[in-house]
Amino acid sequence: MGATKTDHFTANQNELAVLAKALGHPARIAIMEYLLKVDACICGDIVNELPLSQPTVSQHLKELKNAGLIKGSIEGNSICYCINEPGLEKIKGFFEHITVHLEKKRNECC
Amino acid sequence: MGATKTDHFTANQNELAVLAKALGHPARIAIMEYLLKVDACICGDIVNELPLSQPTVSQHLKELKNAGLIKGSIEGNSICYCINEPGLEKIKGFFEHITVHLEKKRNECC
DNA sequence: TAATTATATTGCAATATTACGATATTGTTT
DNA sequence: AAACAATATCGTAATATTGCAATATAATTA
Repeated sequence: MGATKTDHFTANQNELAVLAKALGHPARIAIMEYLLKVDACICGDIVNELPLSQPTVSQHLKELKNAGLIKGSIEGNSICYCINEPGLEKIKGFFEHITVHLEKKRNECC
Repeated sequence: MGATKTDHFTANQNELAVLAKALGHPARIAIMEYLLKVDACICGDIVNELPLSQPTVSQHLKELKNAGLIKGSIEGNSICYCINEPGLEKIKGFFEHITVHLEKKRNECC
């Protein structure tokens, strides 16, 4: 054992988990915040913004990209990363869904 | 190496990462969805809803509780779990923050 | 084309997560 | 009190993640 039993859950549950997991590291939260702070998408200098080595940052970027939270396009010598909205919408929808349900049920509970 | 370098990030970034990480497993997404689906908070039977053993479910519940996403109160023989709104608000706020920023910048980017 | 710059990949050690059987704990019933 | 029910904890094996030095790749400039 040790591996997540993804085949026992729905595709939607697995998708949401992948998105949430990708954000489950402070460096990756920091990357998202940085991409948001600078004007539009930015090429390079993410490494300089983080207290981690270049290979480590590259790995975190790859994970965010695999999860569908950012996208990167080659821009000459460097790569232009920016937030990928569809991925973001998906996970945002989950929280909105929860909030709507909770509002309906307010005060029925502990 | 191998441990996350939490001390190099802000408290806010670490908090958000902890919340997201807690949701980064399909079983824990399923637990949240189940708590939402049933009327208010429910005692017991979460184990029967999931394709995992009782100790494993108990462990996932503990992680959600530690992250502040659910709370549990002893209700006689069993335990009554329900969603903890403050934890949820925190992470929901992060996505709203991102969305607002993105709307301002629409079309400036790739 | 050689040096430079930007980013990715490989390989590996340290640590964390996932899952569950066995067992403990705690409240309830008989 | 003994048996039962619900949940938690312990111990441990399998697997995944984190981080970085070293190295590779690819575009740019001198």
